[in-house]
Formats: sequence, structure tokens, C-alpha cells
Amino acid sequence: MEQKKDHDTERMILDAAERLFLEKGFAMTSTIEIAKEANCNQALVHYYFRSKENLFQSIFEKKIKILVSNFEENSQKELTFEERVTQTIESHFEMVRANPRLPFLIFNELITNPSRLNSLKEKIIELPKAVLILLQNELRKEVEAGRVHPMEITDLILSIISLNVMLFLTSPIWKTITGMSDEDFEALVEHRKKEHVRIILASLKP
Amino acid sequence: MEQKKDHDTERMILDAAERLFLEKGFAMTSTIEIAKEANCNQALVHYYFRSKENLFQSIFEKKIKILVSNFEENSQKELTFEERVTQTIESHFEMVRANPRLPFLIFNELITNPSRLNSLKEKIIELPKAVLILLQNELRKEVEAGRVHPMEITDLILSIISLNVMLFLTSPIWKTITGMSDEDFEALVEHRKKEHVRIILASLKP
DNA sequence: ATTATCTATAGATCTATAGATAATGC
DNA sequence: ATTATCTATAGATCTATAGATAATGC
Repeated sequence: MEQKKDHDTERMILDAAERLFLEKGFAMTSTIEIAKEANCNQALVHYYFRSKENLFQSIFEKKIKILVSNFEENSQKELTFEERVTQTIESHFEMVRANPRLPFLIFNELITNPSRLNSLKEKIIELPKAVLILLQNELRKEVEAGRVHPMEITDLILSIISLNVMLFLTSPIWKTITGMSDEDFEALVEHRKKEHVRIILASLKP
Repeated sequence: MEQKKDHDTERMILDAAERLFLEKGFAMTSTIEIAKEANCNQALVHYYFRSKENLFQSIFEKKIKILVSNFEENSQKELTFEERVTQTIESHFEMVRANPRLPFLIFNELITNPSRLNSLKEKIIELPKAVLILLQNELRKEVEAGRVHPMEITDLILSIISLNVMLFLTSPIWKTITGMSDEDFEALVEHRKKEHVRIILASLKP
């Protein structure tokens, strides 16, 4: 039938499910709830996606692709090492900022279905390989030239991901504990973006 | 009755529940499963804890106390600022290392029951206040003396927690993607412990 | 007497499917 | 004819409690 109307049920279900899974996780979201949110019948959720598990996977894969593709942007330009690191941190930061609850969904998926980690592995590892290798080579060169503190690329990546992801993962706790407003939090985010760059660059000094 | 035998059912239920909640989260763990793991009847889970929610809370509060109390250890000794920061990072690191799945449980609780974040707030904020204020004062003094890059205590704490927690939160993903053995991972953990100290200290330089 | 344990089950979900009915495309 | 939507329900949970029975403490 290939619908023309923008009021497309399949899309509505996907959007509702995405919102709910991101908000409450897989186990705490029922197909009944998804249907209600999508303004349709619960049976339709299964009509389009066969199972709740399937629906979750669809959303998960799409999100993973977004997450990974964003990494590739800055691998083309000619940049100094410091500029490239800054670019990498900032583009990763903005990606997490645009999808602040995605890390939660990923951890949730791991808990719900640890066996599927292997297929995740390929998706995660495949796409940003080019970026990673580029950065790895540049890092090695800098280390050999004595311009950067000796370290592996894994160290650099782990540190960047840790700083960026945890800021948004802990944001509900953070907001509640400090009682800050959304604007305050936005200011904190802007500040931390610069701070993460500063921290990583400082840690690279020989 | 106050049992004398070490084969105490209440304890068995608590232990089983703790293991399962940490492994699979609140929603994915049933009281039936907990009972099975504790070698007792499912009705006994409710006999001792009234509800699954209650049981979860018991475990959660106990864990939070462990988490927070570990922070207080090094507030007594006479230390230079650099030594104190190092101590703080390392003791927090070891605490997360000893309870690697606790962060997951905390995030899970927030999802399951966002309203209870307020009671969590008091527990988290109350205990380490002394440590925090001590560190905050020392940091301020160092900043004023120009020996440390200007920053707030929140920046320092957020960076430390981010690095330490994310290492263990991502460890299943990390292990699978890189295919490293448990010994390899242990080596990585030891390496990262030093690296986290190094990164934070580097970021403190004026 | 009191506390701990068990069996049984009510009542509330929730996922998934069968089968009827309505809407669309050719 | 094919695809989308709906109603209804089977079947599998799962939490919580009632009520009977066994074990312990005094």
C-alpha cells in the first residue's frame, strides 16, 4: 500500500516506541502503552513489527547508526593533531547531546539481551574504523615525535567517551541534587564542552 | 525468633535479590526468580519484604551507604592538595571497582522510580558533604594562589566520577568489542587507575 | 503463642495471534 | 485482491495475599 499520508501508523508506532524505550527502558514499556501513545490498536504493534523485541531492535539499530555515522564527519579535513582531537571531542559531545538518553538505551539492551552484544560489536566497530585508524596514526606520530604523552588510542577514546557520556547520563541526578534549572544545566553543558576539550588536551601534554 | 543459624532465609533472599537486581535490573527480575535463587518459596519474599519494591529499596539504600561512606576515609589525614586529589580519585576508583554494577542499579532506579530521586538526593548529599567541603576549600585556596587552573569543585568531581564510573559501566561492551580476556581487562583497569589520576592532575595545572 | 514456611489462588498484567471488518490499489 | 485496522482472547507471566501447617521460644 505504501502510504502517502504523513499520518502513517508504522511511523507513529516507531516514534512512540522510541520515546518510551528511551524514557523507561525495554522491560518497563508495554506494547499497550506504545499503541496508546501512537494512537492505534495494540495489535497493530505486532502487525508491523511481529514482536516487541523486533521493534526494539529496529529502533536500536537506527540509533546506533546515527551514533556511529556522526563520528565520520571530520576525518576528511586537513587539521593539526590538536585541532583534530578538539574536533573529535566536540563532534562526539554534540552527538551525545542530541541523543542524551541513547547511552541508557544501549546499557539497557545489554542487560535485556547480552547475547546480542556480538551483532552490536560489528555495527559499532565497522563504521568508525577509518576515523579511528586516522586518529591512531596521528597519535602515534605525535608520541614518537615526543610532542604528546605516550598513550594508546584506546586511552584517548575511552577518556573522551567517559567524560561526554557521563555528563548526560547523570544529568537527571545532577539536576535534582543541585536543584538547578534547565537554563543552569544548559550553561553547565556549554561549560563542560570546553572543559572536556581542555582536560583531554592537558592530558596529552608530554 | 531472631535466627541463630547462618542459613537465614531473609539474608538468602537479600543476597539473591542483590545479585539479580545488579545483573538484570528491577523490571527484569521476578520475585519467583529471587525465591528460586534463595532456595525458598516465592511467598516468603513477600513475607519478609512485603513487596518487590520494598526489597529493592532495602538493597538500594544499603548500597548507597556503602558507596558514600567509602568517600570519607581520607578526609582526616594531613596531605598536600595533589596527594588529596590522588587519594580521592583512587578511593573512588576502588569503590566503583568493588561495586562495578552499582552505577547501573542507580540508573535503573531512576528509570523505575524517578519520583524517589528526592530521597536519594538527601542520602547522597548528606554523607560526603564534609569531604566535599574540605576538598572545595583546598581547591579554592590553590586556585587563588595560582597553583591550580581556575575551576569549581563540581568540575573536578564530575570529571573524576565520569572517568571512574564509565570504565566499569562500559566494561561488558569493551570486553566484547576488543575480545580481551579477564586478565587483559584487569591489566587495563590497573592502567586506567593510574591514567585517571594522571589526567585529572594534568587538568589541574595552571 | 509466636514466627516461619508452604500451598493455592485471585487479580492484574502483558505479548502474541486468530479471525472479522474496513480501507485502498488495480 | 491486498493491505490495514479492529475486537476478542488464549496463554503465559507475575505480584501479592489468604489460609493451612510446621517449627521454634518460653
